[in-house]
Amino acid sequence: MLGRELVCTAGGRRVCGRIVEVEAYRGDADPASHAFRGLTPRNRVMFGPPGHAYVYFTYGMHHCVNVVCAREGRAEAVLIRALEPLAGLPTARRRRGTREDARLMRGPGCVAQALGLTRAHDGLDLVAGPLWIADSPARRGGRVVRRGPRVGIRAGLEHAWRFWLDGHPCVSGARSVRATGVRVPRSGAIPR
DNA sequence: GTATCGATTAGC
DNA sequence: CTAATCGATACA
Repeated sequence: MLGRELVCTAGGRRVCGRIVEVEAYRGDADPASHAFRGLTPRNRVMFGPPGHAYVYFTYGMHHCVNVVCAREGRAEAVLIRALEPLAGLPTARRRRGTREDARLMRGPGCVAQALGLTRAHDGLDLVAGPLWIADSPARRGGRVVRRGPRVGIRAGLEHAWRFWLDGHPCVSGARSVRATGVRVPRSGAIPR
């Protein structure tokens, strides 16, 4: 998913960004996952079929966007943590109210705000739209993929399930953790 | 029923 | 470092 384009036409405006940072959440095997304690009205989309958007509301003010990845019944999803703005910049700037373009879509709350996504978009089919991942080769700009612990969680810190494009200016991360991580080999399975 | 805490962010 | 701000969750 890293390096591909995420496109959103919700709200009548087209906004597009390159995926530069993600985190994996592994359902009932993962104490950091919203699905760890089973199915609830909030997380039900995570338990549904893959290729759908799980959009949740948190901290009383932010939304975050996930791509549901595993077969129905297995609540695995990938959180979109940061995008490199590619299109729809005026719309994204207006929604975000920020002046610095590198920060338009840096951080999961910022991504949802820039794309105009809320709980109303929870469960969107990523084939039908209005949100989808462009079917194009992943362009990583020559950057290597790094991985490290996920951000903003208390349990599950032993898993290096955060992935990002090394050195990319649009990668988020709570303060000091932005650059920590190890290189992901080009071949071979990702270890757990 | 009340208390606590977020897969966060912006500002000081 | 803290406030913001409310739904989900834990617990009496």
